[in-house]
Amino acid sequence: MPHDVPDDGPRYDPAQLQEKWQLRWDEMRPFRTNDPKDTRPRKYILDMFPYPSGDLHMGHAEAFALGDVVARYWRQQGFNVLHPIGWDSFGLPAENAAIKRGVDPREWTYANIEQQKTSMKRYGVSFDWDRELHTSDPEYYKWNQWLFLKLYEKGLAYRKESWVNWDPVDQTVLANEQVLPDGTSDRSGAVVVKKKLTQWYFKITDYADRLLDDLNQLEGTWPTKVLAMQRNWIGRSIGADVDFEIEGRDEKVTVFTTRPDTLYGVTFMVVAPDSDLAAELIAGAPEKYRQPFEDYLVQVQKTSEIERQDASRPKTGVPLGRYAINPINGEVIPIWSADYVLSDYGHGAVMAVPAHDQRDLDFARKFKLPIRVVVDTNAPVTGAIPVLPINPDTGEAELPDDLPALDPASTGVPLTGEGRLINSGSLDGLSKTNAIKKIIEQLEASGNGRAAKNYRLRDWLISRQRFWGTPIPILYAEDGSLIPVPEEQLPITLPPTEGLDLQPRGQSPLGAAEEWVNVTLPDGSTARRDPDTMDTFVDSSWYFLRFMNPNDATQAFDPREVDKWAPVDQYVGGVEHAILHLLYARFITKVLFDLGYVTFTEPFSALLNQGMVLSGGSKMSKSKGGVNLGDEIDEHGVDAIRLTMAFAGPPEDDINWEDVSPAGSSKFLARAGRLAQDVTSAPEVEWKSGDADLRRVTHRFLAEAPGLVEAFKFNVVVARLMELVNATRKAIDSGPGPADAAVREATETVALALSLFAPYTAEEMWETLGYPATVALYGWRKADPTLLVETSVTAIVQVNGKVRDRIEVSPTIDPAELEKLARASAAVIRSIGESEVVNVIVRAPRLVNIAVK
RNA sequence: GCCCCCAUAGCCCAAUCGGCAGAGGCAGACGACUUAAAAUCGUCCCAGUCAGGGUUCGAAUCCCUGUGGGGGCACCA
Repeated sequence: MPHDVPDDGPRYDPAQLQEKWQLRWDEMRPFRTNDPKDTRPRKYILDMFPYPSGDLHMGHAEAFALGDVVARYWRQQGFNVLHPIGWDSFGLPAENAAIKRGVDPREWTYANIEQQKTSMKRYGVSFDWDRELHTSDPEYYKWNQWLFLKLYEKGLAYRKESWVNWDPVDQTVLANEQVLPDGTSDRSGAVVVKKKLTQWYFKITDYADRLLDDLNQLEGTWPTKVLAMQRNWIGRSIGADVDFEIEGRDEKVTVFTTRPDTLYGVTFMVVAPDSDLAAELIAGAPEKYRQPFEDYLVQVQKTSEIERQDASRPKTGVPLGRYAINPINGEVIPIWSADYVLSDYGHGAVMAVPAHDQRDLDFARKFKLPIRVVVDTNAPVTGAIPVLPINPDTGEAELPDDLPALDPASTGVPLTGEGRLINSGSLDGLSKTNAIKKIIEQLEASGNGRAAKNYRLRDWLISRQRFWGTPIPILYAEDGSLIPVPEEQLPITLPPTEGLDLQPRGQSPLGAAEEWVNVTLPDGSTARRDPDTMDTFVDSSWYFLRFMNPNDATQAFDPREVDKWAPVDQYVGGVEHAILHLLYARFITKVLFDLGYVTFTEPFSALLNQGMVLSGGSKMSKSKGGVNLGDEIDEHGVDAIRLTMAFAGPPEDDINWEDVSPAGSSKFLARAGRLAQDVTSAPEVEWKSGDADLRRVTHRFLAEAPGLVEAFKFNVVVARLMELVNATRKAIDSGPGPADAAVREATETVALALSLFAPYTAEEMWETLGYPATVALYGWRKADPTLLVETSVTAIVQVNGKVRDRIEVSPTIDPAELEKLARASAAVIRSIGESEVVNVIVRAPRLVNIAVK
């Protein structure tokens, strides 16, 4: 849009600044970190690397703006800051886009990377571009394969059969997200069924305890929300394993329970229909039970995951015609099969205690199974249930006469609270906690059970039947045996896509690449490569280590460099990765620690989750339209967008783009830039000669800003910076004038502070002020303590907590003196009136509170 | 159903330890400059902190209850 050329001096022109300084920075490359003689202390600041699905969007703009504030801040504080960038460039969206366009995923991906890189450079983020990496380069994914082999050697990578969602029309595996709520495929509309496939898993459950317990180390430096989500996800349950003998079977069946205290209340057992155990039990069952079970199993496998997880769905199940024996009392109980029991949690079987568990109760009521109460939750238990009324005379808890009958069989509500054990033999009278302790002792003594833990966390399924990922470095010999590819033969690179049909067919397209998949072994026999590729979360689980030496062809990472820089001092990224990526990276770090490759057990010492940028109250997406980053930058300039991101509010809060004002930011930046143009003194000017009032404002800012940045209160720093700009403007226009040393000092401080948020404007100001580039490498100035001393403070005088007077006093005033002054105040005397003074609180020099009656 | 977070001017947001409710911005009003407008500069306006209770000399801040909003997990035995 053409503007009239102003005749009153240069205007703020962000596009021109961006062009000018981007060229200069590209020449200078000021953020390189590879100087071995650099003696500055080190910091590793990392932004979660982007997925090149298109150009950068508003979400990237926020994340990278905030991460860059942190990186630039520590550089300014005298640190050698490693701030690298790379691309998480394998994955489904690229493959799908390539299929749609009929091109190689490589073409599409690397074109997007080029586009994002150009945008990122314009965005002025202070990256060390020499360390750029792409996970889809063979030079990178070679080391995914190396990592896989390391896990395989340690027994942490294994193959097993598991149930997956299967679209019978498209002949493909579906992600859970692709299954619609009605249980049909979002592509073909066919009813999704379960299919058993053999897949590779990483044994993350071996690390469950450490992943959970080490979260305590991150307390205070990671958002509490993320810590809570990770704990929740790992989901450790403490309880016991109990062994039940089965009539007509040699082997016992073990169940896991968190309520071993209710063992006397067990009235039946339930096994997961899709478990091996169910298959085995039904095989030995009387004939008449078999067909109903088979029918039920078919029905269960047709049930979609979403439907199955609906806890309000009526319970279903069939009896197996088999019986178990309760080890504590010898009771014979029937065994049922029902899909509310999961085959992959615990042992795939539960002891049902309908009186004290909602699911068991629902099932028992539906199928008319006995319900036996073994915990009296009406009974007062010492220190546990304070809900009973206290008799004021005796001070004792009282059972009301009209206490409602709590019979789960009739109410449908199980008794899950605290209580005293009943109908439980030697456990009678014990509290829940004590009963659990005692029953475990008894079970251990008799060899029928033991204390046990279980986790919600499942092993990490890493196989993907897709092309655009890291090939799994495993061969299958003719006899079916498994041969890990020797390390020196890595990388196994992806074949060309010519002649390959990338359409998902439930089997990896790589399986059809005959030349690629068939291998002749040294002994002349043949083998086939595993045609699957790895989950791309494998790529991102260790990429922060590859930045140490991204071009090293001899090792995944140099342990000495890792020792220098890692772990990451500050990780910045979206909360959408609160569980998966962060959990996987933590897991792989612990594995590498155990293998002796790294010396730390947590990869990210501190974590900042920025919020989302919303438009019209909802998340922006391509389909919904919303705000386009390129358009915003064209209209307001990079600096205004970056500043808006920092100023909008606390970084972890979402930003409603309609609530903030990039135009206001732009106006402020122009106002700041004008200060530099107005300064008439030379850089050599003597600070001490400057206006004392303005100097005090400047130095208070110098003292406050670092703490605010470190507390991530970027919005407050910007507000303080606006104050400083306003004070400087005033000093120029109606104070000591543009030649005053304090005006230069203040303006230089503005440029230094602005370099964190608006690098282009800051750089231009710095040059206008007579300094060589780049402002980003100048240090922060220390506040002069003599300028921070207040000459007088306003003391507040309250009567009964209400402000009645203010008095100017010396900051070092004696408390007794301050009280005397306060009591002498006319307003105070009037306020006290006839009342009696009962207490006087003096907090010299700020406050006096006189309590009267 | 379980767990976590939030609520301060019309709007976005500040308020180290419990101590003057307001730093900054947006929007709005007025003024200066201008032939006029834009830009710029300046001045002003605005809530008693979601509701109720408690602790305290004193509560936006701590505790309890409720309401409203957001998020996570969920047939995990």
